[in-house]
Amino acid sequence: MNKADIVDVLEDIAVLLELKGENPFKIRAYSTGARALETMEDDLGELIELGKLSGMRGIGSALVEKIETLYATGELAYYTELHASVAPGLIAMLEIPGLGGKKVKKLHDALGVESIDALKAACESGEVEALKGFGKKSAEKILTGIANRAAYAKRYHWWMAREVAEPILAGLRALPQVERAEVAGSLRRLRETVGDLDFIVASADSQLVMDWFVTQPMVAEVTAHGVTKSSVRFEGGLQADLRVVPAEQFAFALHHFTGSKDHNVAMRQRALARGYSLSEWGLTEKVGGEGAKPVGHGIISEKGLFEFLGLAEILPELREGLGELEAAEAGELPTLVTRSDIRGVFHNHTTASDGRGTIEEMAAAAEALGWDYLGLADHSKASYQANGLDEARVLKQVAQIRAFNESGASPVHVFSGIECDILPDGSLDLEDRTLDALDYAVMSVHSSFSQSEDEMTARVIRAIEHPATTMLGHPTGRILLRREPYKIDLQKVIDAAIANQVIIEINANPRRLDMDWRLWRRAAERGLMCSINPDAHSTDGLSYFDAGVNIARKGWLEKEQVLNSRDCAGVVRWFSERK
DNA sequence: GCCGTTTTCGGCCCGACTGTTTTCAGTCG
Repeated sequence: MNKADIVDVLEDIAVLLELKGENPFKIRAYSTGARALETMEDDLGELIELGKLSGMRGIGSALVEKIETLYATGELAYYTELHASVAPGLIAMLEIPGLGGKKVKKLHDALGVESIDALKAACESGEVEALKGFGKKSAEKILTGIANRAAYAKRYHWWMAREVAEPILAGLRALPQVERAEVAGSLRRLRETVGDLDFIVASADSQLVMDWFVTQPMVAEVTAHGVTKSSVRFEGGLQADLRVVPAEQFAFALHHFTGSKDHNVAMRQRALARGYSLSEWGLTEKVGGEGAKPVGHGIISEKGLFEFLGLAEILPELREGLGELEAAEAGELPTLVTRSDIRGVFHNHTTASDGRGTIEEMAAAAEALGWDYLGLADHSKASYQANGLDEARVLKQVAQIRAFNESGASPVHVFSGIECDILPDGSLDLEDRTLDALDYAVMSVHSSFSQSEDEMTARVIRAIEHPATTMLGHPTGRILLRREPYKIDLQKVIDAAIANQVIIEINANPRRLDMDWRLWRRAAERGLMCSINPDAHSTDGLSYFDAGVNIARKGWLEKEQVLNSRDCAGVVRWFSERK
């Protein structure tokens, strides 16, 4: 069994233990162990062979044994028995807001409820509200939760969530009673998808701010309306919380609600080790237990908080609990690539295939963005549905682009590229001599998604090894919230890309964001070059590069590791050295 | 189940909110 599957088993065990009413710290130990395993960068097989698994923080002797058994045999008696002892319907019940392990266990033990349908019936018959610890409101809340289960579980693309958040944030900042306002949470951490919005406001008049918030026109439902916290659901289903705090607590609240959870745990542990208790309210000195007072230490910014704990400022996008505190302590945080570093983009489509802008229109849009160059990469002929270009049309476009550049009509230099299909056997969709006429080529998989992992990996590596290949496009084919990645061994693909000096793109389309940010830090350290590619199908689509920059930053990438932060001459040099 | 410069037991991040109680457990982030 591979690492990812073992992580799933450990997480599963934690959920099952929760439903059994186990010791919460034991449950956390399994979650922590799963997390440690997931973020481990070494090869699991090697680690086991060298007996080094037990040295990892969060993995003790019991977990070492279980992980080794799973790795070797793919089975674990403890897990099998645990799984058999819990009705599968109970796991689904945990998704209902307000129900945790203990309440689900109680519903099961007292009423014999084993499924969502049975739970619904028990609520309607009055059995649930008669139960000690439950009441009329609990039963109603459960019924609402069941009815809205799909909507509540939904996540949203970062891009879309930002479009909802921005006018609210601007409105909050415009209120004269508001001193400071920010969006926290996963939106601020630039995650690829967002579950809900968290607004944090500093104001002395919280009631007024709350009243403004819950009466906004796009609010469809108010689920809580208190003095320090209110919650609403917008039209379209996105949920948002607003918290209002006094100005002196703002930095602490902003940090806390930005998260991530793992980052906060690490920060609190660090504070504890230094004699302080950290919360969203501030720092408390931990002396003698009694009479502890919150202390601000004059901290009015997150930067001040980090510095107080002996750390360089950790930007929100790095706060994922993946070693950022260690890097901040050692002064080894990266200088992240910024949107203003970007000098141009590759992988964009025109009216020649399935884009909506002409060469001239796309170049003008690039100029408006202040770029020096623009790469055009229309589809190749195998992408018939996208009006892909055959050999003759490719050569015709090369001539058009050359004429455009020579006309001097635009300060933007246009590079001739192609998004060439990687055929099912790993061969390319265009003849070598056609590819040779281009400045660069992005190779992408657009068909036969259901190949086995071995086939797909070999297919993509064969394409990477072709001398005409400059970049690999959207390496997993995933569509966020809709289509799973195809099966592929990305570590092998990354190895091949490094060995062949092939770039892997961050496809910046907000629905793709592929290759995933979690893989970039290690890959780039090992020498992989990135290109942030908007995959624009219109002039507006060029703006997606912003989302790609976000992902690059989450992947700890610096300017030097991103091809399109180079100037035109630097790009030409890269292309020619590759040839 | 994990962990240790308070070390092999007894802690484990912390606080608000909700609904249920009448002092608190459970859930949530």
